[in-house]
Amino acid sequence: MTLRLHDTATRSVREFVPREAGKVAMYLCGLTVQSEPHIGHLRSGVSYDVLRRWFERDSYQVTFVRNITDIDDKVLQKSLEQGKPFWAIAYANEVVLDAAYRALNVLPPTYGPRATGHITEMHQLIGTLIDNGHAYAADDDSGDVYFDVKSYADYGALSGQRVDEMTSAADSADRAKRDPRDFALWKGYKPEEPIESQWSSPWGPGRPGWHIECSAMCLRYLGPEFDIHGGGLDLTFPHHENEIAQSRSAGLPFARYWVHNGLLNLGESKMGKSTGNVLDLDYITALGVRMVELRHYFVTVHYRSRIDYSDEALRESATAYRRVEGFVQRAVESVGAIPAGELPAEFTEAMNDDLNTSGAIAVAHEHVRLGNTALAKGDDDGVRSALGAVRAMLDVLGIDPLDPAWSTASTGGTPGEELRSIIDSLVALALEQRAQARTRKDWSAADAVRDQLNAAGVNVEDTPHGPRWTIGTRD
RNA sequence: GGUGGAGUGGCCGAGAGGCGAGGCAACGGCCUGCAAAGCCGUCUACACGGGUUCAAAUCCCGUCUCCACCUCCA
Repeated sequence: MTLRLHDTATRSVREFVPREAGKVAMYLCGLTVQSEPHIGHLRSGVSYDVLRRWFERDSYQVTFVRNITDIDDKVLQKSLEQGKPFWAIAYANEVVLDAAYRALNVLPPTYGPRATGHITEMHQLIGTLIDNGHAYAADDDSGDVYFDVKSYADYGALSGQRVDEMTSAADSADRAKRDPRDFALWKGYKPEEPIESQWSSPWGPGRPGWHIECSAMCLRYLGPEFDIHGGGLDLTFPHHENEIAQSRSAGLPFARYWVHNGLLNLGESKMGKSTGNVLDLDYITALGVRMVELRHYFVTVHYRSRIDYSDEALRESATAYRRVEGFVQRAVESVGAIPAGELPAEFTEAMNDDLNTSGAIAVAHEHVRLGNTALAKGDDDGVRSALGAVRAMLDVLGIDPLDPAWSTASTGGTPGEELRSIIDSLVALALEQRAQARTRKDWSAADAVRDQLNAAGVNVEDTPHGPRWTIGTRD
């Protein structure tokens, strides 16, 4: 496979060459769990899940680390507001996040470390940085330790920022900084902060600054150098810039490729915790859109493009997915659940072109059309090969309708097997009545049965092999 | 002020010098008792103004509008 990936560091799409043949080590900046996840966060999770699945499809051994930052200013603020320890806030949000990832069929990471479990590793890193002159302890009594931005010549290279042109940081309250752009590696404990949010350190009690936790966890789980570091576009600066600065300054080669996903906008601006314009999974469910359809919506757009979210676009995307799903269901009814087969070359080409999932889905649609034609002609071999190809393609994207991940109630899937067989016998009764009415050409009686089933949410359609029913929308 | 990106048919959304991506919606046809589903067909688009070229949605110059980042953010 010759995957070509966009690398933010070079601002170009370039061939992916793993550090070690057959293996991929990737790190994704997960969330700072200050609040529950919104669909923008989840879009990011899905994007990297597709990348990971693509590697795995190509037999790479993937080590995928997705961290949780469970302490930061906002978590502490909520801790004070709610009178709960920071870990209560962080963990509650993490539980919701995990459930959301599962609902969207995002595979669990190899490791999902939390920042506060790596204080020792952070101390070691900070110690190294102080020793080699890239960091300094504040000379007031704050207990802060700062990274010296000027000591790292390539600062700004990732994000294209020129240090001199940057607007000065607003947090100039940190008087002890030698330069306003220096950032905190360690924040000394302040009396107004929750008592439990402090760890002892060589520089006094305190807590980690943002950024340092990711460098520490990358090193711990992936080593000094690894293949891919990912995250949302909005993390490019300062978060990833700072990670590079502190890691390289500590003598670590760090990430070889930087992958950033586009953001999800709602209205005129990005969905964000701070602006409050957020939509969560409950909102999507209330719209009547299933999780697999949401995931399909995410995946139809290239991962680096912005998604301007709208209910209407989501619904249209869901309709498109149902067409694909309808083929898979009808194909299974006629030839059985053929497992995922070979991927069409055009699909592979699209995916290798910086994960062009839009192009890849277009290929899937073409095979669905071929499969539908085969179905109409009773060409079972044609149906089998189309089904195998379609399932293989959908599986890479994580939206195979037959994936057991979608069959649980929490993902908004169809009812479980047991319930389904009960409904089936009930519907069969009604369908028998309809068949009799049709035999005596009593069309109004036949249509009444169909209408009543439809009102109950069961859609009936006639096929050459007799009627079939699906649970669908009430017209 | 600095940095990166975007503007594609009624809608969503790929593509990135020459063959009409794909989907949704709409309309016509086939099929059907009628539907539904499916299949076939129709709808020839690239913000605006210049330029380069045999050929521009794609390259160059200019203009307009929008988004993100430079401060917490996936």
